[in-house]
Amino acid sequence: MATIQDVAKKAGLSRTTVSRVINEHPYVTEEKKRLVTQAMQELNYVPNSSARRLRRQQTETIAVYVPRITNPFFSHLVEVMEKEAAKKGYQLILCQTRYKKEQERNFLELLKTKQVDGLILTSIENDWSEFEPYLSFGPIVVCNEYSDSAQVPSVYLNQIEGSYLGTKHLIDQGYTKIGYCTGNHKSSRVSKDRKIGFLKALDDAGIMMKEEWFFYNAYSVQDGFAAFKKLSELADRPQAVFTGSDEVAAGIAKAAFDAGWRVPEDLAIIGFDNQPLAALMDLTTVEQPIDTIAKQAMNLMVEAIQAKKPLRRKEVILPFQLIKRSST
Amino acid sequence: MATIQDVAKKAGLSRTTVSRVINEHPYVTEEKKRLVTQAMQELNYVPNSSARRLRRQQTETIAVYVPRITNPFFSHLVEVMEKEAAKKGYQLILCQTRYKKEQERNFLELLKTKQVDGLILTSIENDWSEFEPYLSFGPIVVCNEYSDSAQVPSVYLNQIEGSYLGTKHLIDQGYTKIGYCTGNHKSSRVSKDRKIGFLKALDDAGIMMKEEWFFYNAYSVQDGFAAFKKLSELADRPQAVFTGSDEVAAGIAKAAFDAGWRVPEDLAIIGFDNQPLAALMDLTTVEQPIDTIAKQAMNLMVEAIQAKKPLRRKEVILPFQLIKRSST
DNA sequence: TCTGATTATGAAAACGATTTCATGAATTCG
DNA sequence: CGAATTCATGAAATCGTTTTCATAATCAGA
Repeated sequence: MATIQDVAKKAGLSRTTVSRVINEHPYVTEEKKRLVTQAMQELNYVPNSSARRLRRQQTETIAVYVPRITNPFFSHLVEVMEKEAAKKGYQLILCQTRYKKEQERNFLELLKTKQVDGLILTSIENDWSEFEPYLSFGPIVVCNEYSDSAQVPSVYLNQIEGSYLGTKHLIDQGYTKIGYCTGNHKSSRVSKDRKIGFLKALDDAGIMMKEEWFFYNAYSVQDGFAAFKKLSELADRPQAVFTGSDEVAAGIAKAAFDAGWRVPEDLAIIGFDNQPLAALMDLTTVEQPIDTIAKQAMNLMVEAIQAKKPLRRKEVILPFQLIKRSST
Repeated sequence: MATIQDVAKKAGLSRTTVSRVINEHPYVTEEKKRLVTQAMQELNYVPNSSARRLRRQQTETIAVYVPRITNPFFSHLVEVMEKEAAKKGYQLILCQTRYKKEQERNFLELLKTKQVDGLILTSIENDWSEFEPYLSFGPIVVCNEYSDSAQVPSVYLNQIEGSYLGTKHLIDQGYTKIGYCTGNHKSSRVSKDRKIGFLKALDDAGIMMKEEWFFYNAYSVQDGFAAFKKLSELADRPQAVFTGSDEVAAGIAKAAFDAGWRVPEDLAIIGFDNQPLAALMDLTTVEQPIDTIAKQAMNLMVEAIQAKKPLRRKEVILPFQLIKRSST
């Protein structure tokens, strides 16, 4: 492996000059520049990034936290982030927290040990106080999820509005008995706000909710199956159900179909996200502008890294959009 | 930021001893060990990984190539790989090639500049000769995709068998006019072998194929829609269609349903992968043991890194499984 | 022509760890 | 008891860059 020293020797110059050429610093004559370039080529030289990282004190790498990459919402988020990061010369390290507090904390070492320049969180399990001390090691940006106590840039949508929009739609369709089927992580502000928006829509319309119409811990298609089973066994059943993701909605729709129910006549269902899956299953859904929040979060991160000073909170208020299909 | 020097000073010892404690080397008395540990704690010290990388000449990071992380097949692969890597103390850098030759080549610099210890390829666009020269910089392991000229470990399934299995199933159901709808990348051995297996099954049964029953460049649900459109406009239409992924199969199924066709009576459809989507849409499909190949590939990679010598080719012959549902 | 800025280059320090080598103390062994 | 191991520690070299500092040469302006 050729080093900068080898190049210098071959070109008959000093390390310094070679370094200048590599980093495009001024004050190098065309003549020497040519010599260096040629030597680099002949030796097939390429700078060692560990050495560069050490000296420069930066890694050009960003860690992204997601619960699981197979969740389409998060893989979409990551796809856009990676694209955006690559454009700016940054790499992404993928951290799957699996909704586990400990996993989440473990990955924090990446920042502390200077393996990454910054952290983007798309989901939060731990209390913010766990993250706080790490801020001195590098910027943290929150995307999608949010926390009141987090004094960092957070790019997120007003989920109260989102769920209100979806629920209002159900109400407008004439349903008065509406179920609620979502993840509901205690630590998740998204969860909380979705519920607030849901209840607000009900309240505004003067509609009652029953405790047994809440179905929690639903993330996947499988969970949707299970939710339907519980729902179908109730004596007093909801006519419609609001869900936290298209996966869950799809699971419910499928289970309902298999049970011989008609959608939406026997049960109306609304999803969330507008994944390809929603189109496939003809699900009405609340669309989130994933591309936009992912891009903005990544841009804020790169900005924070390059400015070397933490940024402040930030709300991105983007419109949700209701995509009306045949499930409601 | 505290350095190892600071810890040494505080503990009244040398850097060497501190390093020994950190790396759990023998020949340190309990007494000093305690002193060091305490000093580290008090200073909130943690080793700088850039420095360590430089000295150790290894990064504990692995790059994984995928076309797009939103493709469920690949996100599943990556999920398992990340989990496995984390277990062994390695991180994953996500590289989305977007099926672009140039993107793929760009990411190769990661290996050359020592930003990662090794590369796992799950899809290959470029000719193997492009990768060959990089082997001197670190191990490369191929997973899922494969190439005859690649003299590296490749964990893959015999796709000829897989598509044969699926096609045979269609034939056994009595269909004699069978369409073929897949991605078909020129550079992809998977594509080629799938086609070989498909044709072999037809051949073994003495069944004819028509040129117009081939539909290529189909990867997504959307592509499935498009394929159905073309298919439905044919004068002589296939009775069944073999697809390269559950997404495509789902797209065709949905489009067929929307057009008022009955599945499988008017058109039988078989998917590939057995994603949750397949269960959802009641698609018969050929299951691939994704978890197993992902795990094996990652294990081979870690082995190669730690053994510091390249491994040889490797075929993993695992059984495909036919999951029979109502679409055939 | 002298002064001060600008241009061009290299020697050496710095980044923060790990590893090699040297050395002395303690222990084992014949 | 002397020799050979083993244990315990630290000084200094090393990994491969970038950056600072010093210096010489060239150029512009008075």
